[in-house]
Amino acid sequence: MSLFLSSYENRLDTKGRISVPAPFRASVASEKFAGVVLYRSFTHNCIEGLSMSRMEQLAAATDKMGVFDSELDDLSAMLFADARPLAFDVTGRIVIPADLLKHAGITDTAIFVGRGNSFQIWNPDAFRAAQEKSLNNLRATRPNLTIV
Amino acid sequence: MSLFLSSYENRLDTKGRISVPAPFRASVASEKFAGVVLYRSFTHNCIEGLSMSRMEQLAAATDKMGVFDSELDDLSAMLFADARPLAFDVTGRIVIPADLLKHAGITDTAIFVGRGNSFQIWNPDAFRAAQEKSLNNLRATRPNLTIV
DNA sequence: GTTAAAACCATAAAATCCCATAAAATGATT
DNA sequence: AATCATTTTATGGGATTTTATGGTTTTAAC
Repeated sequence: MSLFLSSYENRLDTKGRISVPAPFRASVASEKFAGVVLYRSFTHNCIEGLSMSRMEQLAAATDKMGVFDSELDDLSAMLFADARPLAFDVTGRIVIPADLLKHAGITDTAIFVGRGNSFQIWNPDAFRAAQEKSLNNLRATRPNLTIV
Repeated sequence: MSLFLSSYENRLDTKGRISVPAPFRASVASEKFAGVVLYRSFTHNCIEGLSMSRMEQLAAATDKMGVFDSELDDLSAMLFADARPLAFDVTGRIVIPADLLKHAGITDTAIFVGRGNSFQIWNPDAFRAAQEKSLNNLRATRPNLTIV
């Protein structure tokens, strides 16, 4: 599975359909399940997205963590219960369930944001505000921002 | 992956295409993804460039921080959201997205600057000015500069 | 039989492919 | 060192394909 990179702003049509950006579709193209898995972010007002294979990785990882970790158990229980597998239609669109849209405050436009091995879906304005905020955070705590 | 070395000044054509210098293409020639990843520099008015494998290294590093960790490094989040994977066409050109060009103040000419494991793309004049400036800085702070 | 969902068809804009060419670099032969 | 032939590179433009988006018809569920 290749990485989810960059950000793409797309529109929802009258039936609630939205195109998953072609590059994101490409990064799950080799998988069995032609679609993505979405769930409500626990930490932000946005939707989290994964490939199905990554979901399976998560299941394997929680298995290994042991049944005695109750906190983790809660978390993974939430995750799996909340997760929605959504298949692409022929043109690469999905219909995002209403409760997810509500959680992210999305009405007519959404932005798909790459996060490496996963992605997020935001209300565009909310996303830009959050970006601005975390950039300011970083500038405050890490004056010389260098990655590589 | 071999190093990005030296600097090359190339022109953008009417469609916004620009040739990635052949030596830079050569240094990613052995990789799966035939192209580069660009993003806006956090610190300068220029574009940063990486190979895809370097990007994957970064994703692997953030993975280790734990998938349930909501405080997934802000910095890598910003990077993944901004990163543009750009494939070479048959002749080794890419189209640099408009917002990146704007950030770097590039219109018709750009200079690719080797930085070892990464590279940068600048407006040629801006680059020369920045070079001049950092050289003066060095002279001021380290009068007896000796190189290796 | 009504409603919701899924499959199908259509299209304009944008991105990509394909072919062509001049300049530059390289290598071979004097 | 100099000439010529060959390859590579940077650049240009037209043709084709992909993508995002909209609408219509068919299927399925209640």
